[in-house]
Amino acid sequence: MSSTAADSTAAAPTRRPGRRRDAAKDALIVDAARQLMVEHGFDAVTMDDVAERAGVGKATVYRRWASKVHLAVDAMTAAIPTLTVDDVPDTGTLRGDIMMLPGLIHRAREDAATDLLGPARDHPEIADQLHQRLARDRVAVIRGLLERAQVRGEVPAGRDLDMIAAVGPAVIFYAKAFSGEQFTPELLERVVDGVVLPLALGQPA
Amino acid sequence: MSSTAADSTAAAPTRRPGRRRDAAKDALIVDAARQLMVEHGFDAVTMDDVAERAGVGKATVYRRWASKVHLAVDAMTAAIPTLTVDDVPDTGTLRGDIMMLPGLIHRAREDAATDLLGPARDHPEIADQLHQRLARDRVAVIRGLLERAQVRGEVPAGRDLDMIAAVGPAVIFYAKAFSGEQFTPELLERVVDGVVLPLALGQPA
Amino acid sequence: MSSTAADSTAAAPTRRPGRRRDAAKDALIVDAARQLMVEHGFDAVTMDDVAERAGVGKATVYRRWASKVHLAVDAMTAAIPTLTVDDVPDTGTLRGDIMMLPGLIHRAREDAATDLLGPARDHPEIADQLHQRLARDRVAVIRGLLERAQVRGEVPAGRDLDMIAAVGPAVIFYAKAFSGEQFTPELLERVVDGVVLPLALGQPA
Amino acid sequence: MSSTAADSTAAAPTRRPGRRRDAAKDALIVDAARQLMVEHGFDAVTMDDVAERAGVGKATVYRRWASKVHLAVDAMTAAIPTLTVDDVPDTGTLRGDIMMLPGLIHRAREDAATDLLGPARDHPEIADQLHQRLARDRVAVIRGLLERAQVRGEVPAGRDLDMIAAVGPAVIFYAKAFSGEQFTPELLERVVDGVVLPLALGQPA
DNA sequence: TCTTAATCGAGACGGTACGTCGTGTCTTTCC
DNA sequence: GGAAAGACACGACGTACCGTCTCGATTAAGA
Repeated sequence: MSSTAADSTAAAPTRRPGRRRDAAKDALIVDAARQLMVEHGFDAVTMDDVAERAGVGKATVYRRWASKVHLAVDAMTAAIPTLTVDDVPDTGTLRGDIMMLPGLIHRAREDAATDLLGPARDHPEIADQLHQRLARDRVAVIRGLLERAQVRGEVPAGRDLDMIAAVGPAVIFYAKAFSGEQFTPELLERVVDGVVLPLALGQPA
Repeated sequence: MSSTAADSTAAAPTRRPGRRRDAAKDALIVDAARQLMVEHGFDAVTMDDVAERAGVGKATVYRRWASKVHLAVDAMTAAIPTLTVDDVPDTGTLRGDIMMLPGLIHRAREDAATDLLGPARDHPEIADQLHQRLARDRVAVIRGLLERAQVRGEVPAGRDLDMIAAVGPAVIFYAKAFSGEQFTPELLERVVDGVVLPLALGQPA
Repeated sequence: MSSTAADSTAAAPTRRPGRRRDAAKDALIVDAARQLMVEHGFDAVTMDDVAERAGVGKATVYRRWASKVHLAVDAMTAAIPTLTVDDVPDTGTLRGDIMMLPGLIHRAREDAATDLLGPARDHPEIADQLHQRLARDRVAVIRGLLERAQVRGEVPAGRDLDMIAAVGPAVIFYAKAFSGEQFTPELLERVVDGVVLPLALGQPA
Repeated sequence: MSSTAADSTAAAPTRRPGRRRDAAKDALIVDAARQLMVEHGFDAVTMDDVAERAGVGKATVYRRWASKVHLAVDAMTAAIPTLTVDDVPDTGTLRGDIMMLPGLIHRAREDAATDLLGPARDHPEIADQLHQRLARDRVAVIRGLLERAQVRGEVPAGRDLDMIAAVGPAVIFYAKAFSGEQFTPELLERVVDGVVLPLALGQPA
């Protein structure tokens, strides 16, 4: 669940003495952080806020996460069910498959995650976590759908599937981050029909 | 009434008395902020640092910018020469035109500007500034190039030029922000040849 | 009038050109400072406050007084009419004479002047002004009354008149400054009858 | 010891958890403040200076004292050993007893405390502390010596001991504050022999 | 009459202290 | 020894004030 929390599932043949770490607290803390950050943004949330909301001491938080950024990464991503191609029902067409995605993804969290881009810059290993969870997962699923469509014969061989899979999330993120546009079904349709499908299905240039 | 006496009642935009704000200080401060932030990142730079480097009192900074974020937005964007289509020499082909762009854009600043996405969230009017300067300018130029190519006959009528113009910056930004990829000529070629040109020049889906 | 304002009476046979200083502004500024400081205390009043209340630019203030403390000294003391023995009607008895004093002195300003003791410490020449105006004047008057009483035969020769004259003001100031007692006719009577008159009139120890 | 620091001696049968305030820090801070203020004066000392000298964070200072003035009051008075009559050896005569006092009192601090009279004005509860510690203690001791002398038969019954006890400190403070005189043995003698003893021992007026 | 120089109100300026607050660590008491 | 509570060192933030400087307008004196 957490990239930095001690792995409580590790086989510990010789358990050390002392009270065991309450695994339930992990969830409490992550939930508190997620709620607060989704609502107020990364900067406006303090570690004291998180600890208080979680009904937990600050030390307990820091015993599990090394910093606010570490926690935020987990908070923003942990609860996102790792979507895989198999989770997307086969509708028979690439377009149909792609249109299923928004319903499967909770987007509020991705917005909040934007706040992490800056702070995560000087923590490469954290940025990595963030990237993996937000972008790679998302792109990987679309890539899977493209492959499925290729098997089906919809998508010709020889296309740069990695690139095409990335275009959709990229444009939508860009529109949100820089142009302030909200995500809407119309935007999705415009991207899918104007960019993704032409690239995937259209004639070679 | 004298013919030479300045008519003080004339359209005088009623300048208030008092010492005028030294316009040169604006540049001094913005430059200091830009240099420091490009080098160390948003969080590592303090307002005292900026004031000291600019040779200016902190009050002077706060008289012109309401907060660190406000200043940073200007610092990261003000000095970016507003690129217009006319700045891009006409190479005769859309591909050639687009390939000119990286040389015309200074990218270090855009990286630093990423740090601002988070802090700017809770200041919509600031985010607006940021968006306008970073994204809209960039996209507008490409849109101009597309129109130029359309006039030239390269690009068929009826294409969603806005969308196509946005795809390039979007994919490149996404690659940098989420996948940690650096901008390289190869990435540019892959995007241009794999996405932008097919969409702009290719057959309708 | 002012200890630090430029001496306009200085013999200047060759006056330089230029606008003359508006003498009326001196009073305006001093009055503003006095009102504000009596009401709010030294620290709570800013030079901007004074300038604004006086309807004057800050530079005009600083052209006449070197600092806030300098101005405050004048403000607190300038308007105190320099009391002399001759202003005190001869009631025929030392006690009667002394009892006239409170009615002749405006005390609110002395309270406000207390605020100056601290700030004036590191400006000896200012402290000097303050001392002279507040204490010496006051004590000098009482000394005059003692001498008058000595002529009258009330006070025996050989008494330390300087010391006796100082005791009254000292005790009353001490009571106000350190014990927080307000000045009342009762306090005055207690000091006069319990301390000053015994020392002045009583038998030698 | 401290007017505003939490009273750690409060009977707390159920102490709350949490790190206790390090009582040693109180002394560290007060000592730092006292040294700096005695040396440089109230205005020239900053809270950062105090914190640094004390080896303490600024927040720790502000957790215990609400403002610079609050701290200064404690700093200037806390370390003054509360002198009582019992600390004054019985020399057999009132004069002898009184002459012991200067050696028992450290005066540098009282000078520095003068700086507080102004700033403390708009904080009545602070002024109260200051008054109590500086004046009342001092006067109380002298009053004790007077009573001791009364028992001894030196001082006749019916004298206003409160007033007589206050006269000495008052005159000496007045001389210092308003006339700029330094405290000297000569001044003391003049006050004792010219004012205090005549009032205490002399014939009724 | 024209030039020169000082004053004026307004307010920007450099410097600096204040008091607040956030992070991440450490300490105390209870379990 | 883990947990809640909260003190602690460090350091940035944004505000406020002091005393100086600059601006355009005004007002005298001298050429």
